[in-house]
Amino acid sequence: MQISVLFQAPSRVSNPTLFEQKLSDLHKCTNLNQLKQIQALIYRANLHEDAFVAPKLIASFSLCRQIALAVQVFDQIQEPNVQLYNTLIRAHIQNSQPSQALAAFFEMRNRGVWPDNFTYPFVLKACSGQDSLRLVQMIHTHVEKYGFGSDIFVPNSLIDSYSKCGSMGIQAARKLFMVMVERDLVSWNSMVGGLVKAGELREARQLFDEMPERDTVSWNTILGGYVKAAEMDSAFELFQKMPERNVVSWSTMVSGYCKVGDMAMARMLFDKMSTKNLVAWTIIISGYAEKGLENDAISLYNKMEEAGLKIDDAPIISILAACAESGLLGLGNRVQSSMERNRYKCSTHVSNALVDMYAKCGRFNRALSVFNGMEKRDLVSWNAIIQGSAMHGHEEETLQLFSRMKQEGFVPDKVTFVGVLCACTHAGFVEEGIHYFQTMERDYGIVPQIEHYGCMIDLFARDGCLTEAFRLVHTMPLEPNAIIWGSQNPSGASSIELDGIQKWKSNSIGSTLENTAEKALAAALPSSLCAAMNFPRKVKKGILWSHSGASALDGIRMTLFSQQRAMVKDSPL
DNA sequence: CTAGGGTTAG
Repeated sequence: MQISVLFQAPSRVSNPTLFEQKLSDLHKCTNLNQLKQIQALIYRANLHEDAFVAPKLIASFSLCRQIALAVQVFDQIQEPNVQLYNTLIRAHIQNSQPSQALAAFFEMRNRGVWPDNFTYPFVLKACSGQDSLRLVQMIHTHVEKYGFGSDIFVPNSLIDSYSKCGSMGIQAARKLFMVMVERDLVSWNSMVGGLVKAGELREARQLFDEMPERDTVSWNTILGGYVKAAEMDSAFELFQKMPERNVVSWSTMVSGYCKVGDMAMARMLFDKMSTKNLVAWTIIISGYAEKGLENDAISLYNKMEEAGLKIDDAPIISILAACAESGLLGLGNRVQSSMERNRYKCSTHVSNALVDMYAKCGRFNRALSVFNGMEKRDLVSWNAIIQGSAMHGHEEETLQLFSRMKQEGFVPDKVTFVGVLCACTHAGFVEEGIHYFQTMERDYGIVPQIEHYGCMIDLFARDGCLTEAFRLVHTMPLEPNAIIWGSQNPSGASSIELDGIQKWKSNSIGSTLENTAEKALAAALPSSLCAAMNFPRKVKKGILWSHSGASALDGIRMTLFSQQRAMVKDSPL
């Protein structure tokens, strides 16, 4: 940026030609203050509707994560053209607002502005979430109708987007790939990537072998397939055969060994990496954290800081998530204190991760204070604190938080209801539980999932209403899982399991599972406290727990985490 | 004369 010239000689600003020259790098400006100053000059020079200046201004606001300002610039323009809409759509995607991006696309169509071949790759990127297959199909139809399929970027994007739409999508992607007249490296890579994502590893490998040429992306994609399937021997073989390896190749291998629990191998490869980026560090640290190896994780975290890499949200969030999963309060504290030391500004996402981490590590009060200190909260924040509160046995508080959340205009989702139902189950609020369970579908259109049924069944079972519990098990439109059968009542504690297992055997509901009884009992945590709550995995695995009050929670966790093994309490057998 | 696009690892 050579904007300084502009400020030193403000008189020249009136010269639009020079001004444009100075603005040629505007879209790369990432300094918000500077950007705002330039914006003022642009408006003064009346250039804000200039076809070359406006998109740059939008792009730079988008880069500075100021989507609202980007939209503001856009709204000032009387008759936006295709290019400007493309820029706006891309801005929404960059700021992770895919639905806004789609909205901009539809608005554009309504205002009679025709999309071009640049529009589709952007819009396709915005197609994710529910019903995405239909969206992608719709866009595919557009593309065919208006003949943009001749630009290789468009079908390539379609293949990628279709690949993200599940089993039906991969069918469509295959079909498109087959009929494409011209295929480039990216088409092949996207198709292989799609097959890998769909779990069609053999087919992916076959396609990989058929490729006319391969680049590092191709190799990394198929390597990722083996890693995903935990086939580390094949992955290693491939890794050795690769003509060129980059950070991604190494990181993929490291994450694979972390996944299968071979930390020695993971560490060896990590140490051999010549250039380690943030992703690489995050993978190995999270790997140690997920294994519960807190000291290794912390010492690597320190080394990462010493390496002087500039940290951002994504690694913090994934490390905190690993802490939450394994109950590593020490590492969680370490991450937070380093953020404080570096005056790192916590985004909503990072704060959410902190709330979740503290709650799952048994520090509900700290979770609450992070939550209360947040500038902006989203649905995830509320869900995290509601779950945390329910998990710690603060039933009344959970329900209060729930109504506060609604008062503040948030619409609960299925996760929220898991938390709310759990609180009811734990407190023995049968009437309230039934009420919320009904509300969920009737008022919010949320179809109950296995976790919700789990809460209700547990609610009935704990209240001694075994008939009611069983009725629900048999009438619910879902297959009962081990956790459902593990629901307990406080008095007999074992009646439902034993009965359930007998039923299970006689009905062969669980015929796909071996050692049904053991599995059911091994997972026999009250669903209210575990299944739905994303309890740390270690707790999930082995603990048998009767009707313990929440006060027992910390004690049990401490035992669990210190001994690194499951604790058996009040086992029904 | 000037902008803007796709694939892989967290």
